[in-house]
Amino acid sequence: MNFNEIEKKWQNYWDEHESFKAIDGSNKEPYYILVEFPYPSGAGLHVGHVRSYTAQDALARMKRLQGENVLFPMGWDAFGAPAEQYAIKNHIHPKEAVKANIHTFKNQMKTLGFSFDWDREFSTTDPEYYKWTQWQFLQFYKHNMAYKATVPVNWCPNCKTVLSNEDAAGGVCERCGSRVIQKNKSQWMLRMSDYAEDLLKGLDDTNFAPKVKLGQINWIGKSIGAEVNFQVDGHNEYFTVFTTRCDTLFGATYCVLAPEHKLVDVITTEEHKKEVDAYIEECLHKSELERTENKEKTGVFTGAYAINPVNNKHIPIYISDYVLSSYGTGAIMAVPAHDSRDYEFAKKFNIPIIQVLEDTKHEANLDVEAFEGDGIHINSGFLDGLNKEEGINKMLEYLEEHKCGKKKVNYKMRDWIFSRQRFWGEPIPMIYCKSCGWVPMDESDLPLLLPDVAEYEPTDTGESPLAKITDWVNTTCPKCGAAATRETDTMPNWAGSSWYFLRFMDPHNDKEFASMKNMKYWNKVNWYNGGMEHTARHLLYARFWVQFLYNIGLVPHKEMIDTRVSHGMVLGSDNGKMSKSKGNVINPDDIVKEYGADTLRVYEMFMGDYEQDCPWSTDSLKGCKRFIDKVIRLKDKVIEGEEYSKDLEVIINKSIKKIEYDMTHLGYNTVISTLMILANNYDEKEQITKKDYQVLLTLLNPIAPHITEELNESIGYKPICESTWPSYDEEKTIDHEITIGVQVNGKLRGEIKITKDDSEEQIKEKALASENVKKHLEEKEIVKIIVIKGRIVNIVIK
RNA sequence: GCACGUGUGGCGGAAUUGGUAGACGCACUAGACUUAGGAUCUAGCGGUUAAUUCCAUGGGGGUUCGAGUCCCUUCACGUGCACCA
Repeated sequence: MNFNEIEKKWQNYWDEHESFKAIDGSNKEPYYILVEFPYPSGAGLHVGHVRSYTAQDALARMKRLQGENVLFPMGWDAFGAPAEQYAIKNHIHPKEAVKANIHTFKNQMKTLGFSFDWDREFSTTDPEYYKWTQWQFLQFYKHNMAYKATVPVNWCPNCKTVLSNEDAAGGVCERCGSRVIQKNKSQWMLRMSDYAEDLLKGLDDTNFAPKVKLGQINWIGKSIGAEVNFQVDGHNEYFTVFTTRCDTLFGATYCVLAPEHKLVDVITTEEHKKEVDAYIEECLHKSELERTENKEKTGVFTGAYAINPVNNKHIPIYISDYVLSSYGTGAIMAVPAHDSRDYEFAKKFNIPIIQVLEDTKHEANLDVEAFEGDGIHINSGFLDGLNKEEGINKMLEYLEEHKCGKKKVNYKMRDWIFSRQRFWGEPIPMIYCKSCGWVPMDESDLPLLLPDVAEYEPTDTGESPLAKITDWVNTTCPKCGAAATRETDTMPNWAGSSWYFLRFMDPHNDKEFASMKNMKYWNKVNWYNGGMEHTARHLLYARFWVQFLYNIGLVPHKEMIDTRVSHGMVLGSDNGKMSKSKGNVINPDDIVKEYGADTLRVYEMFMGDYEQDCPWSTDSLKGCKRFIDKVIRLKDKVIEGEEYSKDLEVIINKSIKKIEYDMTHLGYNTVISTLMILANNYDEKEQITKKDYQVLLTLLNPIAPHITEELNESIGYKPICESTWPSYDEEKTIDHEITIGVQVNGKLRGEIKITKDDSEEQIKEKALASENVKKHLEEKEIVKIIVIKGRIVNIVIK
């Protein structure tokens, strides 16, 4: 039997019969399974893709057999740096490179037999798609959710390009290894921080795995605290600090402003000016890396003093880069006795340290380190004797009463920097007019196409390559008709992937990004699978995007993704990440050619815990080939019969139940072991009925769809994909007779056979009669006998 | 540093609510059938012992009739965020 031929045959059958078409508005129950659509990179499909796609494919196939209307789509996330770099390197237009890569990916997916509904395929780079990404950007703009601001970005001086934070991890350019520098650039921003609280609350309406929710929560980074205003001595000025411990205000012995703080210039005294300016200059020249890698605190005194609002003490104001301008208010009150960073700084600059929390457990010695634990307030005036919570509440009352502070919630999450100085992204549909300022394009003029020229390499100026294409840049103002220029930055790669799952619900719509009718029918993404690396940012961006669309009435739910699961990576057989340089890459095409798609699929499901990383093993793969061969061989035992064999009835019913459960609980590896056990049971028999065989084939079909269809056809049944999933009878999942263990004082001393009708008394009798158990009971007093039905007997003796 | 995750045979990994630890598979050993086997079958396979004897789920302690599973503590590895006030 030639598996490659069989696979081709069934793949053609499914194509011709549109076996996996999802029907909008069907009476069947809708079920939407989504896998993260890939970057069609030049390297082709990775065995890691095969793992997650097979898992979701199996779920989709099972759900279809169970009578549900399954939406299981596939598309391409083809904008972004990798595609652009590939194009630059190979000197072809990214559009062409993407086209070729998509072709490769799609063919590979076809040979693996994934049951995608290919009618819904699109790429984020299709004008018909990015038209709507642009349209949605305009909605953000029109609802005052998009604005232009000058912010620091990561800039690689060698590659002459802006890098994302991910590409610039550790302050080093991922591609060339150069030091990344900070550059101020004018950028489009989305007001994502306005949604911080809603993004947090919305998690309650999802079924994300706890660790996924936690990732979202951490990223949003909510902290509840207070703002406190400090008057500057001798100035009619004050500054505000953010603190989570306003109750320690009596212990504040100095304040720190970030070097970028706008008050620095105003309050710095003449004799400190030189020093302060020098320090600020120094900070500006430091890269992000240098600013964080050197943990030794630096800073300078401004010469000015702040007035502590609770005791009117005058405390010095410093500037230091350990205070971040981007978090809170860019200014802090420092309580060196109870904060290790402030402690370090105070020690270095000889600033007094006042203890305001009692360290009853003597956890810290203030001569050496700060005490960061909890304690009762001391040296704190009206807070003395109170605990943390009482102290905070009392202090908040005081601050509000005296109008010098208030309760305040802060979030780490910032607004979304939405501009990229790249060619290969969605053009931002904004036009700059000298007299009207920024003007949005008319929606009717969308899509704003990327120009069709081959000038896509980075410029020396830090502008997008689009800036060089004057024909494209020069336009007229939609408002006044005067000469104007287009925005030349493009959108980040996260844009297109923030709403693609909505488009799959209505992919050919040319009137709207997706109709409300279709979105209401499909309801939500029931099951979304992706890599752990995307569970923080991509998911957050997508949720933000959806919540915004919901708020302007364009999608039916505030959360459009219900369950989110993530898979582990497939590692090389050396347990390291697969990479060309290590030579440990496995190409799925080679495996398909040599062992068949079904074997690869079975192996990838069987290889290990789905959520855990797992090394590749060709030996184990061969074991899966043997399993499939065994299933083929079982055909020789098949005799006529439309009933299950009596003695296989229980194992069959049990298997159906377990497989159904495991398939929906990420237990793919145990689905396979259940099937292996079932096949082994069949193998022990001389003969099995057609019905026995068919149920095995049907249960295995979602994971190994080709060979099971072929075998099923060969015994005269209609295709599995047109048939139904078997049901089980709960009654018949219980064995009549089972063997259980007998313990004496918790140690296993024997085994007994019991039937399901045995009473507790009968079980006790059998346990006491067991030979080895009797030996251990000699001359001992039985205290009690614990019988756990169907599990174990434990005899407690003295 | 903080947060989270993971530690079970030679290997990948099983073990609904605490209930026979090591399912299933790989690798390995011995044998059978074969011209041959990288096919198939049969038996074995955590360590230990005279012994269903004792020891074993990273280490130590605890709760329980009973702990891989719950609690405390400690170590190792992995991931994320990293001066977030």
